[in-house]
Amino acid sequence: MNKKPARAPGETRQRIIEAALGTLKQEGFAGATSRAIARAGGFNQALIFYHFGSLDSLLLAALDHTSAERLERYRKAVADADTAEELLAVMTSIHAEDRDTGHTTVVAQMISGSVARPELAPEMIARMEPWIELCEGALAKGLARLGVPAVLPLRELAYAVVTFYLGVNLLTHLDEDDRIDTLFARVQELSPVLASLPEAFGGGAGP
Amino acid sequence: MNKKPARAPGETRQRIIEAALGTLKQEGFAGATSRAIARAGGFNQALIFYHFGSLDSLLLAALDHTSAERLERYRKAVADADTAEELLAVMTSIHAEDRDTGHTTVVAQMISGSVARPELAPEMIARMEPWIELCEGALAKGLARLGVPAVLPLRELAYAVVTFYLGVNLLTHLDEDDRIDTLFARVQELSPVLASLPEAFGGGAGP
Amino acid sequence: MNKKPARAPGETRQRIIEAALGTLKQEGFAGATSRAIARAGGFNQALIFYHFGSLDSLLLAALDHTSAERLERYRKAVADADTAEELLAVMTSIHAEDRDTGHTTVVAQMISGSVARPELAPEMIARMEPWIELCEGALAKGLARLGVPAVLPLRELAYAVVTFYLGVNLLTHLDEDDRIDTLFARVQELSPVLASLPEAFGGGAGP
Amino acid sequence: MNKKPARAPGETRQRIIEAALGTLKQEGFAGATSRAIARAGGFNQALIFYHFGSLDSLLLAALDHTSAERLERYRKAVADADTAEELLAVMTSIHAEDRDTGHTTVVAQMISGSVARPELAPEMIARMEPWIELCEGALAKGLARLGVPAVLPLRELAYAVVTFYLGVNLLTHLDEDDRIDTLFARVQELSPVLASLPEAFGGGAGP
DNA sequence: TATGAATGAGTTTTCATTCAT
DNA sequence: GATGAATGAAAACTCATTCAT
Repeated sequence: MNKKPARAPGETRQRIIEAALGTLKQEGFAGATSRAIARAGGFNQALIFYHFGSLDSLLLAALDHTSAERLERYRKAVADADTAEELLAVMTSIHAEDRDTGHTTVVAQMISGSVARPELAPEMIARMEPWIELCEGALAKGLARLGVPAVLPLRELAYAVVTFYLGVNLLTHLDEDDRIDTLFARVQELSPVLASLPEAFGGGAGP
Repeated sequence: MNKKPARAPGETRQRIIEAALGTLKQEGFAGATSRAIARAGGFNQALIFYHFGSLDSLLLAALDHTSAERLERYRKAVADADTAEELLAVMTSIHAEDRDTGHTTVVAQMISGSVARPELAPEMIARMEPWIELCEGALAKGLARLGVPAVLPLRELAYAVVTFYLGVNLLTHLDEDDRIDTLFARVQELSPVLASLPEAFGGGAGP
Repeated sequence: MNKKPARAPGETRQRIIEAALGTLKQEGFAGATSRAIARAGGFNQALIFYHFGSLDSLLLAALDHTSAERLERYRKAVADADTAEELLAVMTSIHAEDRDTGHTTVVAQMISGSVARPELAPEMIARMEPWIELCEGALAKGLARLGVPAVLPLRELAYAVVTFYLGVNLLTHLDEDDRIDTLFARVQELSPVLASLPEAFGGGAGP
Repeated sequence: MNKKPARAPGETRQRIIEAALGTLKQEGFAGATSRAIARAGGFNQALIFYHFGSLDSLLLAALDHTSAERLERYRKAVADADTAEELLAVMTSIHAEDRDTGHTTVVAQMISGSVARPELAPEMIARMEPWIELCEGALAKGLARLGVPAVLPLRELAYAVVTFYLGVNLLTHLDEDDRIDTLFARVQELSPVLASLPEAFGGGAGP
């Protein structure tokens, strides 16, 4: 005689996480209140605390949820790409998708929100690490393919790339003229130049 | 019943703006409430509304305040720098200062806050413009000095630089290992390389 | 952290409505603030918004609450009264009660408050309608009993009566000398005159 | 070297009173705050307290201002009207004007506001008196003209008329269909009937 | 699991009023 | 006379969170 027709275990958690992500995307960190999330998902506010203990925990869980998914795809893309050109192409398309799904906004909002909620800061730092590593790997592979001697400080370069990526995320919602899209397009136009670089470095590299 | 015995005109406005900036830096956008700002500045909450009409207006006024000051200094630096190397050096030091004074955090917080408060979005877009222009000018000057042919899409490049800068600002408060500082340092190390570029381009530019 | 150990469902809503009515009576529309109501009822301010969403909604709900009850009784009185005299007598006594319970003040305050809060105006207009109808019916019945030919504009007459009634309500709280009571008493004294009217009209009416 | 070009004495008082009346009409009692009035009149809030000491005093002064003017005109109309018909006609037209200028709203708002602000109650009672007296005089004159024997309780009748008038005022702003206008028109249509009454009473009255 | 009810402290903003100039 | 600045209290409403059921 229960009204709600019994849910699969974990299903509710999932619903809550998705509502949290949706709210984070549309209302930002400051607008991602427990009420707003519950309203977005059509469930009771108290469920958030029952399942996650606190708003912060839910927010982190939601971030982890998208991030895990995205990270996996980026990793695969890096592994599959054979040339620097391909790498660039795949990255561009994944980013476009991330932007459209709002993933980018979620990341930027959580990071900026960690100023207001210092408890989140260490969590965010930890969550950045795998991305930096992924990026470092991609850079190593891409530069090797291009025949660039392995003398560059890859780790720092990776950090710079992630930093730029966060800037992109932060601007996404302001980006009326799709200037960031243009940016990516421009970089892709350079692909032929990149492709010709190995010669410039006087000899093939790669396996 | 004003206890405080008369102030110089504009002084209170200034006090409020400074309190707003301080709060924005330390508590972030979500923490920059009228109460928090009044507490930080040691004045009555109602003063914010008396002088600025709304929290949003105050926040924008505060942003304008720092930005005007910073923009001026960056402009001067760009104008004064004779070589690309110098330009880089000055930029690095100004950024270090901005980071220390918290200006960078203010900018990033206001932009990310504009997701939660959409009315702010157009204001932020407008406020980015002079920075993009400044950057475009600096790039034009720097690249000319380096003898790079003027074929690059400067405007887009400038947008990319500003984007990166925002990423930097966003990360500032998380940057436990001063990795961003390291980044800047590394770029500066490249100065000699840059200096040698004009030759590479086969012909002198600059004086 | 609810200290109060669970209440019957709807009970709290009821408590809030009663507190709202009490405050409306004693403090008027301008004094019926959420705080004042909460104080009067001894409950948390936030409960008002939890149960009714907004102050206006609560105020309307409160008005509906009294009105429904009163309307029912007036209707019954009209239906039960056999002569114009009886009708008058019953109306007088119900009004006396309404005045003592403060219902009259509530109505007048809500109507006058709808100047300051224009959103309330259409609600008030809608809520007047059943009263006008009731009044029209009573007039039709009463005049028929008196043998008055059915040529009078009953609808307009009903509106006039309701208007007068609102004037009465508005003055209730100022009515130091019970002049309105005297008014009703005087009208009742005229009953014998009314009773003799049918003859004046030259013949019986009614079945 | 004062910016404001020196005003005639009393002029400012007048401006404030007019602003208060305007606000009372459009925003109602609850909306007639010192800020709203100052905004409406384009002067400094503090002026209200300088000239009137308190909001309440200003509101009463404003009420007195319109009332004095209106009372004078009604008195004149009563004095000038020779027949009951004329009296009715003049009353109708003055009321139409009062409604259009908003005077009626001011009166109703002040009375209903005196629930929230009990200090105003005795003031309002006192201010009703001359109207009741005027009404009593008009009734005496009108009924005499009609040849009605002077046995009716005129004072009470006058109170009833004023009460009805307040109901009218209260409803003015809700009166979408101009039903009150229709009411007045209907009463005027009855004039010929009234004119024939003296005969009915079997003997001449009047001059 | 889930929820409706409840709460104290918070939010932005406005209140009437005062006072030095 | 007039004003800009200031203030404590209060306005409506929302916050994250808790708890009995």
